[in-house]
Amino acid sequence: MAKAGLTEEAVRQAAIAIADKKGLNQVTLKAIADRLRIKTPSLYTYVDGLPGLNNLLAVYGLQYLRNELAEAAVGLSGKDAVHAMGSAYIRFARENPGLYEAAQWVNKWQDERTEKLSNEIIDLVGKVLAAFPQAEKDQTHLIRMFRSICHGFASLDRNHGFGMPVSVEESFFFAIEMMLAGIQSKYGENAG
Amino acid sequence: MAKAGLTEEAVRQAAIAIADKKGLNQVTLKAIADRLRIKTPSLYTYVDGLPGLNNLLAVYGLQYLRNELAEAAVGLSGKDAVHAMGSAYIRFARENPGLYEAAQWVNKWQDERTEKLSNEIIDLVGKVLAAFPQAEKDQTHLIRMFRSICHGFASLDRNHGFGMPVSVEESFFFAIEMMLAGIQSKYGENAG
DNA sequence: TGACATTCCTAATATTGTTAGGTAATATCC
DNA sequence: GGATATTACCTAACAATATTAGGAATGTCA
Repeated sequence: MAKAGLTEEAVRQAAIAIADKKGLNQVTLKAIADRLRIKTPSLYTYVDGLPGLNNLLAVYGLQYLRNELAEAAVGLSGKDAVHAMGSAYIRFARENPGLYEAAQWVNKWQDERTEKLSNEIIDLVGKVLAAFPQAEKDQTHLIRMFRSICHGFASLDRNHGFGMPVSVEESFFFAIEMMLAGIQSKYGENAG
Repeated sequence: MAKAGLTEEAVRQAAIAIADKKGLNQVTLKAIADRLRIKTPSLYTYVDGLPGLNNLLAVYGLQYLRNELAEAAVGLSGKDAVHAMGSAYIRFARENPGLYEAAQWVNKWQDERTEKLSNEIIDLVGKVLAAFPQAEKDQTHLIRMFRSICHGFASLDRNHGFGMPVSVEESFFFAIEMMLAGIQSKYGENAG
């Protein structure tokens, strides 16, 4: 019996490929094993069962998302940075649907890593929004608003919730613009 | 063997109870059957397997949500109507977590009924937002923005995505306020 | 009472996840 | 280079759930 020479990385990639193509609920140990040409129990060498696999995907997805968001805002500030980060978020969810779905399950597989990554993402968002004037008590509100818009668009888009023949990217840009315009009208025009 | 005298309604309610208490992925035919004191195969009298059950929940959830949204806006207009509808949305998702989750699966169990209900909800949202001045081309953008905020807040809230000790209701109110302020700053102050 | 439909059941099968333990290939140590 | 330990993968077996087939008990109505 020749050895396949697998790694946790290979298992993860197989899982992601299935998740992106057929949805996260189609990611079964059987499907992964078939794809890797091994038997199901062999996967337990690399992954702690199905829960462990899901946790793996959640952590990887959050890392990936955090890196994309951080990269998107490099060298930008004000409105540009906010738009760039938002666009990166939507793009990530669209290009990695399975991974994005897995990353949403953080609550279910909560451990230190996912909590830490979530906080890092919130910090990133907080930084690009800090350029706008705001009452201190509104800072959390604003971060939550931005995250909700991003996640809401990504989620509805992924679930085919947008039926009208209008560009989702344009709608998203509009939403960010309205959000920033609202802030500026509340706190003054010399912002961003 | 005494007959239980069940109905589709009873099966649905059992499924909802489990979904709300333990999450939608815990809604198995086995769990429902146990709760109703019958055997699993007996459920096939009322429901077309697990896919049929999920479809049932999605339809029921959308109907429920549509009714709540319609009721919330009765007798109100302008900003009040928008806030009321948004609050009703968040409240629905919080008080009926399992049903809300099921309603999000519309895409997976898409049939005429779910499509019709989705459109009805979008129409309701469109009506309360129509009171605000806007370019015709921005109407879809605005409806999408509102839906994304509602769904984003509801979803992150449900997944324990909001860790800060700040009221989610206040954050949501803030978000709607900023959205409306953004519109008004773009299209004029004599709105709402 | 007897034909019939309905409701619920048992029995059987398929799929998936999981554990236990074995075998063969590979790496390590003298 | 050979003994030994580790590793990678396997088969076997079992549990849980979904589903289908078909049977028995219950209720309805002429």
